[in-house]
Amino acid sequence: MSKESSYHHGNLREALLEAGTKLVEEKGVADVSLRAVAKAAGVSHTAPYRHFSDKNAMLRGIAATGFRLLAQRIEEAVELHPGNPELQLSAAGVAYVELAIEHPRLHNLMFGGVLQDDAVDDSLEERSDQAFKGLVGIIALGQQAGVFRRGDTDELALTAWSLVHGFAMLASTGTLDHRAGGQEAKLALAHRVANHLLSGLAKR
Amino acid sequence: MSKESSYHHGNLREALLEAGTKLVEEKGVADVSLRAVAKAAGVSHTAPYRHFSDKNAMLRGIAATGFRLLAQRIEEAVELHPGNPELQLSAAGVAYVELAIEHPRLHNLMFGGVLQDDAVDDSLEERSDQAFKGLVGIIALGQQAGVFRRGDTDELALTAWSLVHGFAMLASTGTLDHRAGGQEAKLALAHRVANHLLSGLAKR
DNA sequence: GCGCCAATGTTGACAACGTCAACAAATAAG
DNA sequence: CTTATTTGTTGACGTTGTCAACATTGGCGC
Repeated sequence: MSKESSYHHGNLREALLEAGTKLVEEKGVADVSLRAVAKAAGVSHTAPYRHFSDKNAMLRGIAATGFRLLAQRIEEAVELHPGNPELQLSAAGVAYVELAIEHPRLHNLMFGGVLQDDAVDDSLEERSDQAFKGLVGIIALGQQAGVFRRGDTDELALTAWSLVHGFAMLASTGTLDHRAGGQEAKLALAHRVANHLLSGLAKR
Repeated sequence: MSKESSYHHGNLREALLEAGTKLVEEKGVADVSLRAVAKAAGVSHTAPYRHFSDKNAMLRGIAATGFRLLAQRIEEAVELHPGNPELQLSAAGVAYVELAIEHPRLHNLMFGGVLQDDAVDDSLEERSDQAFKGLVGIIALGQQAGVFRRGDTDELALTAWSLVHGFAMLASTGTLDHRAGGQEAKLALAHRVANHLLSGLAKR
């Protein structure tokens, strides 16, 4: 915890993740090199290898911070509406979209398919699975309370997950830009789209 | 059109796109180099520069073949059910998912955010927009026919688009694998998910 | 048929990249 | 204090995308 520069950094792993996250958010995954991250953290170009087995491992580390942030946001959104599954579902979805809009390049790293899982470290899948479990919980609660229709809970959850994931994807890649420019416009759109799912497309 | 090898290839552009598509589908975008594609096409490592300004331009070319394929599949699916917007919508969505499952790495190239548009060549956005227009058409028809609920047509289309896009994403990245293994299982799941959208999550 | 020009392909070079091996410094253990 | 382990550095290697200079070819006007 000494402030003066020394041979040993003391907390390089975190520093690398921080610098890496910043670079990714600035320039996109494709334009970030291991060496650049090392330089940004003030160390030489092979120092990262003492903390990550690979460039991919480092990117996974960066993505993991994003997943943590996502899980946290969703949890907060859910806790805002205790006992109201409909609002919980909506708020969780919006939180998800919000993160994708605020950090599009990080979101791209998380879900763009650049990461290859090394089988050893499947923490990413775990996290994603954990988020899904939370979603299933909301749906199950809603079914019990009688506000969501009956049926395979997992399938309903997957439906909502797909919708949100797809919308976030479109929002973060800019495909929606000439239909809803600003951030608020996109979020409002997200709300309306979520309602369409709740009420269904077909005429009742 | 001469068969014997000559200094001039004659149709190198297509040959590069073909070889490139094959390599991408085999190894994924991240593991395909310009040079490898050139070698696979039987030319030297800078020959591609006579046909593509950039590696990215070449990848865009490969992605474009994917978009053509997608548009074609969707068109076919729609034509299978004339005058029946509900089936059209479902079939188009399934066709979309099908392509993503059959060619996951190509799908990743198309939608994974690796491509950076050079502003000059916005053919990709055009194609994506064209597909969306088709979707809007289906919805509009369904609304006229009274099988889809009234409301902003674009928004309803965007809802369906998001759902399908998200599902395809999850399917092609293997996130669904331990929930629905085989290809048929995924397609069946896609059908059911699509029905959930049509009838909505909320209890009527 | 001839000569030239633009189009197309090749060779060689360069800097940047991911990664590895060998070495150096600093911390921790005894 | 000595020493072993952790952590960081230096230098090197093969690969990559890209550029400049050169070679070959087909098609054009004559």
